Amino acid sequence: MTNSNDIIFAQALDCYVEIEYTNKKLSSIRFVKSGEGLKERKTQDFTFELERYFQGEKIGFSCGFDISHLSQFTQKVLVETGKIGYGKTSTYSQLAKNIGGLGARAVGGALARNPIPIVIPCHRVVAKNGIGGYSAGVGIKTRLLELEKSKANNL
DNA sequence: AGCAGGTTTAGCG
DNA sequence: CGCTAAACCTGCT
Repeated sequence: MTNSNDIIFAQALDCYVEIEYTNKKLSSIRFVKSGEGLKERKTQDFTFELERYFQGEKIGFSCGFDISHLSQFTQKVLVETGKIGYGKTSTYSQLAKNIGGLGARAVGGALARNPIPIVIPCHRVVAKNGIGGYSAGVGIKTRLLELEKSKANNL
């Protein structure tokens, strides 16, 4: 199998984003704080889509990604999360209820295991009172929400 | 079996 | 209103 990764700089987040592909399919995304030696590198189509997203364009990602190694439950949560529209937010409990009355914490756990933020908009899932948590850092989450909120208003 | 995690809700001061 | 405590559910050791 072939592995490759692209890197883009997300100005809105003030950090780099590393995108990893396995067999030309998206396998993981991770945030890298501005470090030296990082150079942007764009080889896959999806990388450009993601770049446009960070520039504030409202685009949906429907590119193929592989989460088959995750548990059934986790996949369910991720899929459900993917249904949340641009600029909208949901809560852990709401999502839990949506899937079938399970624990909100379990949902949080599933999102924490989410290998690909953004594509699976885990940042749109917040706690009932306030912002929740975020594996990659709440700061990132907040900025993503701000980005989407400003664009959604300008609809 | 036990523990921890991106929560929630109820109870108390 | 803000804080603590107990309850929910899944994944990992």
